[in-house]
Amino acid sequence: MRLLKPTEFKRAFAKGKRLRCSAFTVVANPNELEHPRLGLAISRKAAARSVDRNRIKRVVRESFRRNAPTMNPLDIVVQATPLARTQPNAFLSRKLDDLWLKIK
RNA sequence: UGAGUCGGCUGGACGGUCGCCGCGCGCGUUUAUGCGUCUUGCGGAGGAAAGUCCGGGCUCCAUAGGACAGGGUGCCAGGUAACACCUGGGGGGCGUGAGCCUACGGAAAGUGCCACAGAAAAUAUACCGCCGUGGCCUUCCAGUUUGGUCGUUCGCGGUCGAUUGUGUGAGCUGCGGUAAGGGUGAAAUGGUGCGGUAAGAGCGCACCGCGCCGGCUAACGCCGGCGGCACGGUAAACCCCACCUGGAGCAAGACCAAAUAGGGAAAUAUGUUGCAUUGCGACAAGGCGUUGUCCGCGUCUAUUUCCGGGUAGGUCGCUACAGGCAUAUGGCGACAUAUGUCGCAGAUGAAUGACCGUCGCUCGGCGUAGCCGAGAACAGAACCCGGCUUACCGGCCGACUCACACC
RNA sequence: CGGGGUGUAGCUCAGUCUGGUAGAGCACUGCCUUCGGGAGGCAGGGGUCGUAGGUUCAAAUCCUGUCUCCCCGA
Repeated sequence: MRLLKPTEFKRAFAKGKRLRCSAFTVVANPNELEHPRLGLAISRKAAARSVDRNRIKRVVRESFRRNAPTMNPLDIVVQATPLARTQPNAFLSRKLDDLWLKIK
């Protein structure tokens, strides 16, 4: 379910397709498994405080968990932009739902 | 009632649905470690988890011991594993007070610095002033006068000069005395009073301050004796003195270990032949380098097995403790001791969450014992503890101070 | 986890070690020069020295706390 190793991240960044919105950048790359996998790349530049980084990660994981059963087997890496730090959870969830639709 | 000081506690509560991480039980699988998972039980961020400013545990490296350098600490005593922390006491400063702050050793070991102003800035000196004395010039006073002039009662008088002075005042100047006073500065060589003197001065005396010696004292300080005073500030300037101090950090460190490349060791290879085929034994043999030849040595190919280092990756370290709570005892206190009781996160591209409902808190509005809307801080463990510092919406409790009013 | 640096005028930087006057270039304002502009010349204005304390007679400078930004090693 999760991307864990540096090599997996490198492969996704090298070959994946990118989608953007105001709060997130998503990289998607097909994998050879039965299910999609999620990788989180929330940088210190986007959110300086660890509280904010943890909050964004939780929102992304929760949204991925709800949408994963309907998705194709892809390796997906989510990056956050500085805007994400200032927005409430509901706003971030809507943005993510839009992105999942675009990926399909 | 108002204003304030100090200390402590707390950091929303309950329920439902869907999830995440760890541990345990069960089940399946596996020789086992382990892996998977329907179900089920338990636990799952902080007072600062933060900053990383100190101290310690732990691990590895270094190390006979000592000294120097470097770094740190700096009133005294105690607490502690240790500390730059804490407690108690003292000195200094602030506040009416409760209280608060305090880098608080040494300036006669030495070196450096003290702008501007000021006479002089650390060596003592003397600008103005004050006093004594000599000279020059001059005022007033006193005297002398045979001078000029006016008046006259002819005795003399007034006035202007000249001249004399152990008389007197002012000015200029030389020499000497003085450090009281003035002025400059952040800082000027003890303070006040009386005596004293030509004027002054610890020159003398009283009190205060200061220094030295001795005794008591933890520091602070107290007591006694002696000394006219010898000592500007700065050590968060260099420095001196006393005490402390090896370095690195859990990415420490230990273990398992794929693929690829490379390192080391051994065996085998081709031909002929013997024994009873697989197999074992014997003999012979290649290229290159080492000047020609021979011997010897080195090197060149492939396969298999083994060994060691070790990358990716994984496991351990990893949470039980200088541990929390309660009671008792000792201590002014920090704290210590004893007994009982509790088990309290362990992730690693990194869990601790999302949504809904009810109640509580704060603010605003409607309007009133309710309804509606909004808000709820600082902030997220990464080996673990003890402190310090910094950030923070509010709430609760206790002790104390000041002002006003009433009894 | 460990280590280093930076903050001064609107901008880019000196000055800090060794305490006493805050300075340079560009930019800005006025005047001269030119038919006008630019360039040039002359004159001028402008700075809580990141912040809070302390040491000192005196602090941008020395000391301590704190904040921002940047960089390096494992």
